[in-house]
Amino acid sequence: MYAKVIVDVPAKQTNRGFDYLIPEALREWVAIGSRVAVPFGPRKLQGFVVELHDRPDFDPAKLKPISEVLDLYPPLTPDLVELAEWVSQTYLCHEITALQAMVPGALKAKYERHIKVGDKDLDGAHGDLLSQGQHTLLLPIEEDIIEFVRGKGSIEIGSLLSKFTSQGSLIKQMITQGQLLEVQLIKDRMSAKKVLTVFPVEQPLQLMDWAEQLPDKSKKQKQVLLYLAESPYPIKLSDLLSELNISASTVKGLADKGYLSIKEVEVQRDPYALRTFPRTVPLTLTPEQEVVFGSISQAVNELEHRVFLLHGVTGSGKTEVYLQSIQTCLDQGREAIVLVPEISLTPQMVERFKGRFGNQVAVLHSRLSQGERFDEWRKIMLKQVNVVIGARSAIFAPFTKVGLIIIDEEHESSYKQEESPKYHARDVSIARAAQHGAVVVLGSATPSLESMYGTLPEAEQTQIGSSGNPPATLRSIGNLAKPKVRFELLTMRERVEGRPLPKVHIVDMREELSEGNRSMFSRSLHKAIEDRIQKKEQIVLLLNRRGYATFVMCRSCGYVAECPHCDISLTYHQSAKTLRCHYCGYTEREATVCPSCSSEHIRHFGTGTQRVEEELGKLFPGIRVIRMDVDTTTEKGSHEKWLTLFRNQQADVLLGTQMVAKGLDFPMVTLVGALAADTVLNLPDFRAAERTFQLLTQVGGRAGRHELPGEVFIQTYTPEHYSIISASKHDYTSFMDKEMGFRKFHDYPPFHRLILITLSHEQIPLLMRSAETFAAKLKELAKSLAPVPIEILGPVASPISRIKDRYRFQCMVKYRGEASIAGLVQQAAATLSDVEKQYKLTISIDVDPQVLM
DNA sequence: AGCACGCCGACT
DNA sequence: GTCGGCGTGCTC
Repeated sequence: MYAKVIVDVPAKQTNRGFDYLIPEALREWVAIGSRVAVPFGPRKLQGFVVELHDRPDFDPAKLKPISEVLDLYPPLTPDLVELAEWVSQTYLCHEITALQAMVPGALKAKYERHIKVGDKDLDGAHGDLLSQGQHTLLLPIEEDIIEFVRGKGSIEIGSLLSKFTSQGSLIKQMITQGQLLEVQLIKDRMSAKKVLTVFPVEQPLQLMDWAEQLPDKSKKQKQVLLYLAESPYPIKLSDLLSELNISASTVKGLADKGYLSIKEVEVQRDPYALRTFPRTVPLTLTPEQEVVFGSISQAVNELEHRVFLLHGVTGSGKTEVYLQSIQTCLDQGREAIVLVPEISLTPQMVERFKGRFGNQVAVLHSRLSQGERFDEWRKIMLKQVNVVIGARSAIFAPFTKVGLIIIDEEHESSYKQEESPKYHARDVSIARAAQHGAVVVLGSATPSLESMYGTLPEAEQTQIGSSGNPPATLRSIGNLAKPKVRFELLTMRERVEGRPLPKVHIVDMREELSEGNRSMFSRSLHKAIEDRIQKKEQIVLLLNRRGYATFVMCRSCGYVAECPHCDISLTYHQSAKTLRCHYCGYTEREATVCPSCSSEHIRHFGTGTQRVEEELGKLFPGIRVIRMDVDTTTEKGSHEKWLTLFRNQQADVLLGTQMVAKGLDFPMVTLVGALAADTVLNLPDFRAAERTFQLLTQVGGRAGRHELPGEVFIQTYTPEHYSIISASKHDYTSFMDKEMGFRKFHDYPPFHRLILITLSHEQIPLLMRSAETFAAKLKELAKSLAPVPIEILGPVASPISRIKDRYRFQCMVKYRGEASIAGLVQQAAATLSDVEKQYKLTISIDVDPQVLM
C-alpha cells in the first residue's frame, strides 16, 4: 500500500500527488484525508493523503516513507478530499490551496528549522578525528556556538544566526561536519488548549486524614486538601490558586507527595460558554410555511439530492422553516450545515439556533480568534455537534452524514471567495450535497438571477448550467459527476401574522435640488425623521459607501456617463481624469458640463457616513446616532455592542453601510431611509441593478417587522429605474423579468458564464505584450471548440489599474454550454509560463466572478 | 516554493 | 587559483 500525497507547495510543478511508502508503524494511522509530514527533496513538508493505492507511478524502490502522521484523526473526510479536487479543477487553483481552505488556519503548517548539538561534538568526535590525524581543535567561535546551542537544547536557526551574525557559512559547515544537527519541525499554529487541572486522588475522608498528618507549618497545604475534601472534583489549577490565595508551589508539593495529581486537560475555548440560551420550541407554522416545510422535510426523509430555492419575502419566517427542517434532518441521524453571510451572523442569529438545538450547534465565523475557531471546528470533527452555522467556509465542515445544507440570503455576493480558491459557496454546497444525497435549501427574499435561472425548465435554460459539470478527470468519480439537478421553487408571499410590508416612497433628489434643497435629506425624509423622534420610534439609515467618487453624475438631470458599447456606467479614473469602461476599454475625457443638460452640477458622486452623522447632529439637535461602518466595527465585539445599544433604544438612529441592511430585526424600527440609492446602481457592473434591488428590498424589510407598521424612503436621482420602482412595489417578479431580459440581451450571466483573467506586472509594455499573447493564444484554442459560443474580450486595463505598484490588465471570457473553458484558459496561461517565471508576470483566473475588478 | 547543482566575475 | 553571484530544474 502506498499513499498519494499533495504537498504544501502551491506551484504548478508540484500540483500533483507524490507517492510515498507507508511505514509499518503508521499503517493504522494513515488514511485518506490524513495530514502527514513527508520528506520532499532536501526538506520536510506537510501534505495531505488523497489516495491509498497499490501501484505507484514511480519506481517503488526509490519511494521515500511518510515520516509522520500529524493528527490523531484525519482532519479531512474522504468526501472532502474528493471535493477539494473538484474545487481545484472547477475554480482553477492548486489542489493544496483547496485542501488548505477546508481545514482551520490553525492547522496550516509552520515550518521551523532548529539546530541542536550534533553527536559528533567534542567528546564524541575527538577519538575519531584524532585517529585520522586531522586537526580537531575547535576554533573559539565554534566552541562558543556549540556551548550556546547546548545551553538552549535546541534553537531556531534564525535566532542562532542573529546571535552569531556573519557566521552563517561557518554554521553551515558545522552542520555538514556533524558538529551541529539540523532538525526540521512542522508545527501547528494552534493546538487544543490545555489547562493544568488538579485532581483529588482519594475520597474526602482520606484527604482529611492526610491534611491532619501534615506538619503544622504546612498550613497552606492543609488548606488545599481540606478544600478538595469539601468539593472532591477536578479544579483548574489557576482557579484553585486564586480561590485560596496560594502559590503553585504549594500544590506542586502536595502532588509530589502523591496527595493529589496535576494533569493537563484539553479544554475548548467556547466563545458562547458564558451565555445561556433560553430554549425555544418549534412555532406553529403558517399555512405557507407548512407547505414549504412539507416539501423540504419530505425530500430530507427520502435522502434525495434535491435543491430548493425558497423565495420568501422579508419577515415571512424563513428561519423557522430552516429550524424545523434541520430538526427533521437530525431526527434521521444526519447532520445539517447552515451558511449565512458573514455580516448577518449576528448574536441574534446564533441565539436562534442555539436556542433550538442547544450545544448540538457549532458556530464558525471570522470574528472568532484562531483558537476559538479551531475548537469549534474540532467539535464538528469529534462529532460533538450535528449542526454547524457559519459563513462561507463552513460548507467544508468535516461532517460525514450531511442531510441538509441551508444557504440563507443565497444572493449575497460574499458567498464568493475573492482569494484563491475563488469558490462560490452556493455551487460548492450543491456539489457537496450531491456527494451525500443531501437536500439544499437556497433561501432569499431576493433570489439571485443565477438561482432563479436554475428553476427554469431545461428548454428555457438554453442548455446552460450556472455551475457547470465537474471535469471528468477526478481521481474518483463519485456523485460529483452526476448531472446538475434543476432547482425547485418554493414561495412564501406573506409576512407572519399577516403584517403588511412597509409603505415605500421614492424621493426624486433632482427635484429637491431644483427646489433649493442641497442637503442629503429630502424634505419628506426630514419630516419623517422628526416624526419618529417625537414618537420615540427608531430609524435605520443606509448609506452605501461603495462606489465612493467612482462614477460621474449630473445633479441636475441625473445623467450618468455610460459606455456606448456596454450599457454600464463608466469608471472615473483619477490618474488620467478620464472615464473608462472596463469591459471593452472605451475611454472618454471627464466632462466639466453635463453632456445632457449642460448644467455644471456634474461631479463625482459619493459621500460618507461621517458626513451624514454630522449633518444629522446639526439638523436634529440631541439626536442619538449609532454609526456602523468599517471604522466603528473593527474591534472585536463592537458590532454586537452597537446592536445591543440600539435594541435597548439607547439611540434613535442606526446609520451605516450595507451591514445595517441585512437580517436585523428590531421591533421599534418604523422608518428606513436609503440616502443614496444610486451608489450601487452606478457601479460599472452588470449586476448593479440586481444589487440595488436586493439592497433596497433588504433594508426596507427592516421596517415594521412587529406590531408597528413601517415606512421606507428611497432617495434617488434615477427614480424611473426599474430596480428602484420594483423594489418600492415589493415586486420581485417584474424586476426579475426585466433583469433577465437585460442579461439575455447582453449575453451576461446567467445566460452566459464568465471567466475573468487578470494579468499583472510592474511594467506596462511587457504586461500588454503578455496580455495580447495570452488573448491570442486563448482565441486560437477556442477555435477548436467551435461551434461552442465563446467570446474573448480584452485585454484592457483593469478598473483598478495598479495595485501595489503592479499594473493590471484583464481579459474576460464569455461562453455558453458546459465545455471545459476553464481548462483552455489554464492551457493558454501555461504558454506564458516561461515569460511568467522570467519576468514575474502573474496571472489570476476567476471563474464565475462576482466582482469584476 | 525552496533548495541544490552548475557555470562565470572579483578577491586571497 | 577560489568564493560566490543567481540562472535552471527537481522534488515521490
